[in-house]
Amino acid sequence: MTGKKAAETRRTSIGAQRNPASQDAILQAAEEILVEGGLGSFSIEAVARRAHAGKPTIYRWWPTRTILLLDVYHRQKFVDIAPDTGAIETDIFQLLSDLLEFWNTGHGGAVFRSVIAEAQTDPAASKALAAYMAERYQQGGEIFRRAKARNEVADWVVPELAMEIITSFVWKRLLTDRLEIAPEQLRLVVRHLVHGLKAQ
Amino acid sequence: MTGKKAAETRRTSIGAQRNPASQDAILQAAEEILVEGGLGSFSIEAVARRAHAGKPTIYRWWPTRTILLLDVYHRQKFVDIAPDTGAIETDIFQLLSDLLEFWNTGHGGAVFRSVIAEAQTDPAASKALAAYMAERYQQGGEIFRRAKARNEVADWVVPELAMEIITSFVWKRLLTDRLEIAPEQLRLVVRHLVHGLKAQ
DNA sequence: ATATAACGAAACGAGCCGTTTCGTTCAAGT
DNA sequence: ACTTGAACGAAACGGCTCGTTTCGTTATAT
Repeated sequence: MTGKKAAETRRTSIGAQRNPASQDAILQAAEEILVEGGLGSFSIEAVARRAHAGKPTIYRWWPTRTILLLDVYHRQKFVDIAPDTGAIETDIFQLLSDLLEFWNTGHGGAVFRSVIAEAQTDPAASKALAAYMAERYQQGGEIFRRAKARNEVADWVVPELAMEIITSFVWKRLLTDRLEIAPEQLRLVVRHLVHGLKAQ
Repeated sequence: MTGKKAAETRRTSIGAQRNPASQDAILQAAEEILVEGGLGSFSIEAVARRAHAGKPTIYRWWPTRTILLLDVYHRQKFVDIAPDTGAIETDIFQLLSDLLEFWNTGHGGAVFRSVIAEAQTDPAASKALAAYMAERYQQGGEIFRRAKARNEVADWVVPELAMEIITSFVWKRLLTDRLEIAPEQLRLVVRHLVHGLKAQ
């Protein structure tokens, strides 16, 4: 009868300090809810239930739903934003391919979609997303800085802007649920981006 | 005293038929709420209050919040997706410029952002958005079909895919709240897209 | 040894959800 | 001319989630 309770080993306070076990359980439950049910199912209440945590515990450390969402997001492993294959076209192919795979196979896609959606409603999420993207463009621009040093790309190319352009396409695919792109198809996309649309 | 009521001219039934005045008031209130408060403030309850309409009236004609949102969206005036200036580069500049202005100055931006955000949660919105985008790519692809006839763009360019690529950039700007792009800056973006990133 | 803070559970009032009931207005059918 | 029936706005419903408060318990920090 009471053995059930013992097996479930209820978490409790470990004194006047934060309990890492609760923290982990909450973040993991939050991620699972996002992956399984999307942002629509994501609420403090739902996370508390799933994590067997008290709502006050969550509100103490994550004052808003958005902050909890962003914490889940920042705990993810991210792909290498600036692969170095030696050629600009294969660099871009590698980057987009890695992004698509990360979003498609892991939990990254569902979480990132949710962050973008949240940013359409919550200014705090919008601000955090903007800061994160600026940093990523800066890092990823390295691809183009290297290529310019090799005289492989035109000198008027702005690394950060080029980065934004090439990632825009996969963003749109993420948001419209069309992440599954065959390698030949992706190569064609990269060809459009690298060689431009105009006849030579 | 009672003159106040008379001035507010309460709407009522016009018999066993839909009341266009109520329909208009509801759709207008819905749009205003989206523009002023975003998707977070958008609820049937809020729309009913603002439109001085009964909730059953709304639920009768728009069974879900998503359907009402999509109706607001479809009532918008849309920009010409396939301008014909005679050259591919100016066509694209015109198109992106029109889109940015439409989103930035009117109500279109707030409404479209909301549709995209809703699509991250509601499959019905996702489906509707996908269908709409496919249609727009088809229409807008005309830019590239014309340019190919002029031998202005490479023959391996896929009109619908090229359309998706060039609109992806402004999508991302819309979703990250950076719609204000100076003409020179936009011209630079178009240059990246049209001439590609690689040195000739 | 005492004060302090975190923990999970439970319950709170407030507000929104989608539905139902009500009295009304008026077109459509007889 | 009369009846039927549908649409209208208002109000109230039960059910749910929200963010907060209260409670008894646990264990660190002083």
